[in-house]
Amino acid sequence: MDLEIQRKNLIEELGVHLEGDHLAPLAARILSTLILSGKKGMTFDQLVCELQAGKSTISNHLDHLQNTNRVKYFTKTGDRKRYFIVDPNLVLNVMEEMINKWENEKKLHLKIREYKEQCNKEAEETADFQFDLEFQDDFLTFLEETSTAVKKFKNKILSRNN
Amino acid sequence: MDLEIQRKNLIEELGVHLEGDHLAPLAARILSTLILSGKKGMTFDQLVCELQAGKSTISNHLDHLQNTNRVKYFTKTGDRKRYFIVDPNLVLNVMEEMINKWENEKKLHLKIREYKEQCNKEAEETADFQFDLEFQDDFLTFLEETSTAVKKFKNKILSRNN
DNA sequence: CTAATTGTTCGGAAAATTCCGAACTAATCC
DNA sequence: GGATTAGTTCGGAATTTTCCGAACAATTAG
Repeated sequence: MDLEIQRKNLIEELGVHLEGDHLAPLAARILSTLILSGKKGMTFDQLVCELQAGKSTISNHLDHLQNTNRVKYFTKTGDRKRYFIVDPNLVLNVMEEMINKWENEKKLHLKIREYKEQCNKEAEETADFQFDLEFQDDFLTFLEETSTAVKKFKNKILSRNN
Repeated sequence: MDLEIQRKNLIEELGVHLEGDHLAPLAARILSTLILSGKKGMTFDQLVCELQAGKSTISNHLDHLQNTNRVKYFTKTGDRKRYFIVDPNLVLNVMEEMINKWENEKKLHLKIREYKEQCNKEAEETADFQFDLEFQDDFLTFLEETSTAVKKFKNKILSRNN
C-alpha cells in the first residue's frame, strides 16, 4: 500500500486510540501525527495544514500537550519556526502518571477500608451487618503489585538511558 | 467524625476519582455509593433519593454500569425490588479491560513499527531521514511486561477463588 | 518603515454529553 | 378493577466540550 495512505490511516487509528486518554479529538490527532513524524518533527503550519484545523485550535492543544509532558519542540538556527516532536521521555512520563494515579487510588481505598472497619466495629455490638473487606484488600494488592511492576520497568529504562 | 458525614465525603471523593474512567458524574456517584454500601446493596429508589437524581438518569446509568460488568443486582423472595451491588468480579473485570486495552495498543504499535521500517527502507536508497525505532520498542516492551504482571495477578486471584 | 511570518488570545458558534420530567409499561396489592 | 410499586422510554433542556475566525502581538525580512 502507498506509504502516504498508510500514514493517514495510522494517524486516524492511533488518534482514536489516544482519545481514550482524556485528549480532545484534535489533540489526539496532533499527538499521533507527531508520533508518526519521528524526530524530524512538524511545524505549527504543517500541523494546521495536515489536520485541516484552525490555528487557534492547534495553538491551544499544543500548549496543553506541552504542559502535560507529551510534546516538546526544537528550533534551528536562522529559522523562526518551531519543530514539534513527541517528548523523548513520553514513555517514562506515561509510566510516571500511571504510578501516581495508582498511588492516589491506593490512598483512597485505604480511607474506604478504614471507614468500613469503623462501621464493622459499630455494628459488632448490635450483631448487625458486617462489611466484607475482601474487595478492598484485593484491590489494594492489585494496585501494589501493578505499581511495582511499572516502577521496575521504569528503572530499567532509566538505567539503560544514562 | 460522624460515620454518615464520612460516608458522604467518601462518595464524592471516590466519585470524582471514578469520573476519570469515562463515567458520567452521576454514573460515578452510583458506583461509589454501591462500593460503600457493601454486599447489602442499594435499591433503585434509595439511589434516586440518596443522589437526588431523576429516575431516568439512575435507570440509564444503572443499565450502562451493568452492561460494562461493573454492577450486578440480587433479589429477595417476595420483594419486587432489585438490590444493586458492585459486581463481585469487578477487580477481575477491570484487570481484563486493562489487558485488552494493552493488547490493542500493542497491535497498533506493531503496525506503526512496520510503517516506520518501510519508510526507512525507502529512505535508505536516498540516504534520507531515518526513523528511530527506540520509542516503539520501548513502548512495546513496556506494554508486554505490564500486561504480564497484571495477568499473573489475575491468575493468582482466580486460583484463590475457586 | 512596511510587509510578511509565526504564532497567541478572546468571544462565541457548533456539537456532544448529561440530565431531567412526563408519559408509559408491567407486575403486584387490595 | 383500581391503585400502587418499580421501574423504562422518549424528547428535549441545560451544561460542557471542542473548535473556529477575527483581531491582536512580536519578530524578522525587504
